[in-house]
Amino acid sequence: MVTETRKQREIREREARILEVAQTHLLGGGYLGLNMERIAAEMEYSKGTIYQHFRNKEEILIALANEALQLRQNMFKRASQWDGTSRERIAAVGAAAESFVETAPHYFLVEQIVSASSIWEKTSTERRDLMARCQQQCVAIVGGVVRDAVTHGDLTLPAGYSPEDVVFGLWSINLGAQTISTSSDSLGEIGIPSPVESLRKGQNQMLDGYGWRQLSTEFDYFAHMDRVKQELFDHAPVC
Amino acid sequence: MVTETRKQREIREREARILEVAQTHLLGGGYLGLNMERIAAEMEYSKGTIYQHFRNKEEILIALANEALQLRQNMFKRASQWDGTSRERIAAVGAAAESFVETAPHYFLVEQIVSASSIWEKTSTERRDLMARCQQQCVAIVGGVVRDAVTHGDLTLPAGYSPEDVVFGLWSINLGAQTISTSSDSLGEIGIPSPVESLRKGQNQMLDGYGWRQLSTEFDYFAHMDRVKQELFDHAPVC
DNA sequence: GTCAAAAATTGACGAAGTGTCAATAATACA
DNA sequence: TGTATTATTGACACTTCGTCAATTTTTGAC
Repeated sequence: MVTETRKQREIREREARILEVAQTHLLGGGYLGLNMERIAAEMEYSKGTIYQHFRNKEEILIALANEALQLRQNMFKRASQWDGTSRERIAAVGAAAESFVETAPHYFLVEQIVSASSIWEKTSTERRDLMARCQQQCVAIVGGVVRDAVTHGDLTLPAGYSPEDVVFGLWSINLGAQTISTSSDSLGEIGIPSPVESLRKGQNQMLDGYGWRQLSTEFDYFAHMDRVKQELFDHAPVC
Repeated sequence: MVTETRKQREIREREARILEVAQTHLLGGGYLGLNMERIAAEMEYSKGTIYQHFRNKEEILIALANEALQLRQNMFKRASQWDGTSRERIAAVGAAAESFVETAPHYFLVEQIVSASSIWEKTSTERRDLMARCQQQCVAIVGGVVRDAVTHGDLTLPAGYSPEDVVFGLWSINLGAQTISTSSDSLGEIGIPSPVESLRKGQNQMLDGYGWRQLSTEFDYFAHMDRVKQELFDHAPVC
């Protein structure tokens, strides 16, 4: 029993190590930079052993993406529990999204690669389901804040609008802005010197459009978000 | 001279044909489905001939992405010239963005793949520059509409906001929404039955937040966008 | 401590794909 | 018609994926 446990622990640790190594390779050379042989060499194991952990390259990618989603979910949850008005809380989640990309850019890259390459056929259903569930929970967390806002009277949704419409809007603008930021390196020339700031502006205006109080004209959400980032994510590492 | 011209035309036509074939393969199997050998076989040429046109696989991807950007730019330009108020014009551009993904989903896929895989080192500077320029012009077109709105008094930007901030917001929300729509297939379960509608709602709210008149409470932009799509893009093919 | 059964590890191998290049075929033109 | 130029081919060297029989290590009974 004791040896059994030790064995299991070793396997789990090695698996984590594989993902760690894979991540650095992925950051260096994208999908093509990920190479089973090289991972094996760097870990001083042979290829076959790596394949004992992951059926194929794609499973490694999905596993990394799952880690990413898990981390984000934790960060969102924590931010959504911020002690303040509903609009402060939703802004806190925005700050969490910023922090996520800043502290774990590799995870964001992994998510992009996974969503772009059609690797789904090759992967197991369990991992796919796990991803879907994680994503669902992220939406639920943000949706909860929106519902709270409605309940407290901070936000009145127009007829025909659901809380999920608001969530989708925020999700879109954040994902889009982060995608643009990481993939285009000449934004300064176009007239967008600070994408993060522009994102915050857009987000503020959208929520103002919904009439979600306090409006950004009445409260400094920029300062608030900086504070959230510092208090929640700079000093206390999540997950 | 006559033969020379014929030769050149043949080369140009074959190049277009290669891209056409590549596109179908890409749609079927993503980046991994793209295969030089198979392209050659399908065209009844040998691999070497394909390599005479494109230095490598990545060049084909970039060429396709350039086509995509070119098409989008044309659609945006056309939409931005819609005869109506500034807010109707910006909504028309939104409609163009919708049409782009609907009529040319393969192009959107190509853009995603290109921005996710780090294939840039392998490609020529000319193609890269072409892409950057195209993107820049798209931003300029949308920025023009925003500036017109400011000039005509339909829109008053808050202090510290540039027209490009507005453009970036719209760009983000559109790219994000389209990325989510194509990559996640369980949106219905999450509570987002119609991503396109949710996107339009978010966009409307953001522009309302900026106070860009007429507000969406005073004008039916949904009907307007449908009309634009039909009149500009359904009947008359662009490019 | 010994030994056989079970489990883990290895790396040679087949398959598939990329990009190159000498050889060959087609074309242009004097 | 014959030679120079250009286009085309596919064999080749190389890389990587994923498999699997052979080998090594570990386990646990005695």
